[in-house]
Amino acid sequence: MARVRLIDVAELAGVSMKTVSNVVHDYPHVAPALRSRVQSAIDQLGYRPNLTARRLATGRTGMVALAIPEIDHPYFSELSRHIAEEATRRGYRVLIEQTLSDPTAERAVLGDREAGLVDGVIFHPVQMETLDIAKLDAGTPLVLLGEAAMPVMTDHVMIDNVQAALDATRHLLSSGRRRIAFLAVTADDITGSTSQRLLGYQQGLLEAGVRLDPALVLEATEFTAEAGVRAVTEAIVRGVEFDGVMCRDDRFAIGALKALQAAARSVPADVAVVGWDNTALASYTSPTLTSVSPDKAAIVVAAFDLLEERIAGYRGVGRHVVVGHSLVVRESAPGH
Amino acid sequence: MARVRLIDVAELAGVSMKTVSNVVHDYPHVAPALRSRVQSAIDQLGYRPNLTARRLATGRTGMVALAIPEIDHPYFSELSRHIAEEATRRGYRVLIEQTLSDPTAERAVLGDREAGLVDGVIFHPVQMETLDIAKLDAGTPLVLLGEAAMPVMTDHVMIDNVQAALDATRHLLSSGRRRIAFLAVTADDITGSTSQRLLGYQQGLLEAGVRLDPALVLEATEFTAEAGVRAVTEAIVRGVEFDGVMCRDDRFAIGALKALQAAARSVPADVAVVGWDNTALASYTSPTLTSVSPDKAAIVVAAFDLLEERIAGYRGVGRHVVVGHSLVVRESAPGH
DNA sequence: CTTCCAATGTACAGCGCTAGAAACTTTCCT
DNA sequence: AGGAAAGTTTCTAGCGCTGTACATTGGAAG
Repeated sequence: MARVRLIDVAELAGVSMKTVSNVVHDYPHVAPALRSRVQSAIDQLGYRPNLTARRLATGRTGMVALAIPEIDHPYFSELSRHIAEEATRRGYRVLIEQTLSDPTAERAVLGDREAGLVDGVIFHPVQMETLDIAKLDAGTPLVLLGEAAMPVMTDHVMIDNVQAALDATRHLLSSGRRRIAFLAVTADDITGSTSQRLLGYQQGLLEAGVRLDPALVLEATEFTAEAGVRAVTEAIVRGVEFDGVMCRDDRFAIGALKALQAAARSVPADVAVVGWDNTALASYTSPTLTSVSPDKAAIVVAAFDLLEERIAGYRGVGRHVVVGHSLVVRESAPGH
Repeated sequence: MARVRLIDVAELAGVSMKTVSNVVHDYPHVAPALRSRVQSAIDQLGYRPNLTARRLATGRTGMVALAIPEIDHPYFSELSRHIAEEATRRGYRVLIEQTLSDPTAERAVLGDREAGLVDGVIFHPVQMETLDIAKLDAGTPLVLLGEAAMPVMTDHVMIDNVQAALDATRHLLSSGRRRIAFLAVTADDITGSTSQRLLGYQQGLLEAGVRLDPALVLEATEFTAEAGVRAVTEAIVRGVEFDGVMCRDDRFAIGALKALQAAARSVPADVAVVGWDNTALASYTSPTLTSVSPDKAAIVVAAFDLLEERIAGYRGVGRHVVVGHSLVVRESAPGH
């Protein structure tokens, strides 16, 4: 069966296309009798407006692209859920663009790929830097997430990573920990998130009068739980002593828990562990994980607010919105 | 700046729109000199084809919708990743449709929502039943995932749940377990997955000559780790004895591990635990989780194969493809 | 020196819908 | 009753691109 078009309905109902369109759009000035006649023609034919055609005519697509490195990373999948729900609430659909942290894919997000396809893009870059983005930004409304890049003209939503790391470090210090490891820095991490978290960690130690020990800043090969296990295990083998671990994300924290368990160190009695992102994983572990919790719902709302202003025509300089965070205290690093 | 259109490029290059279009599409019969002249006009103007317009003209959207209950459920987020990668490989983009297991949202997926928007839909229903889907299917190519529904005319990809549950049960039996609990049935579960897994479990016990004990089929209020904790804890409190737990998904298995740990039962020494889905969670727990592993990559490939045949015009009866599964053995239920 | 054909380029009619202007009706007021 | 205002419906020009039908050209073949 061929698709039913507006004009088919119009012919059946004996009216013009515009009148059918008015009925479809609930335009107020349609006589009740006509309205019901048109409506029954719509029902009879099973008419569904062709959204692509509507888009071409209106110029609005009703879609936003969400470009993230990995859809199955717990943080991003939870963020995606918020995005999907907020998008539905605001009448958008979500196109997923998985970059896998690949520079080419990231560039493509901003380049030709979204031409006329979406009304806006929410993008969490990993590899692209500020200048790259500024150069490629093609005019499609864009909101950046995370800390990797912040071009002057582009809107941006983030949490205060330094402050959050400071909060977490103070929490560990306040429970009496003094030898706190940082898990972990990686060689190719240019995102800036890690260095900000490291900064907050160092700041916390300094303000408590604790000497910084480079041996406590662990190195990992990649962002996985397994790499976290290896980093902590090696530190233990090397004889590094520590009574707390501040992790840059929950998966590292899970690695830390595993490594400590394997080394027969008790958590939190011997070593306290703090994660980051407060993903569902944090409540799945035993002991459950104390974790820095970025306000994901607020991130998403702020991102959509900025995006919709851009879509509505705002052309000014980039706004940089900092949303809240908290520390969710669980078993791995209880209060003192 | 207004968008650059095909006709703008054509005017600058002094050729027809169609010639520009031919250059854009790498149509072979364009003279090299002309081609480079057009190309430089494209570059000079920064022309990007408007995909919406192309869609309207060609009738193909290059998009598929993925309709799943929860994007942040580990199984679905891992599945989504496979979908996103396979879609990229085949030249599609993915529109995410989160149903939250809501019947209205599920109905909307098949009804008006995707009209002309996507070339096909990959849908994992939870609430909709066979007849519902058959009634609403509007002609957009559709592939169903999971066990909830299988209308005669609709393509469908699944694993052999009964066999997989049988495999898992045999594994537990072969390591000497005889009192194996099933975690869990829920009141409102109409998906059929659970009952098939339960069937395989029972079949495994019967063929080993183990008497079925209804007390071992636990009940949970919902599909969460917490509900799993409660179900297992209550069983222990009721004095139900068991030395194995066969879980319908990994999150229940995590609940089981937590409940057993709280009750000072050792895993796997006292109780062996098998999960289902083999999500990343299975390697995050301690002990790590033995888990039934549906071949997610194969599911996705099969789904796209079927979908593309439908897109290409196949109109026959539904094909029902069963893809492989395996049991990934880890610490929670080691081999004998 | 025609004839034919392949290679190359152009013209233009849609794809299905929207939205503003124009046309026609009815209602209301004086 | 006359006319303006308000309400209702039609007409139609696009939105930007594609694909078909057709025009043109330069050789190769007969």
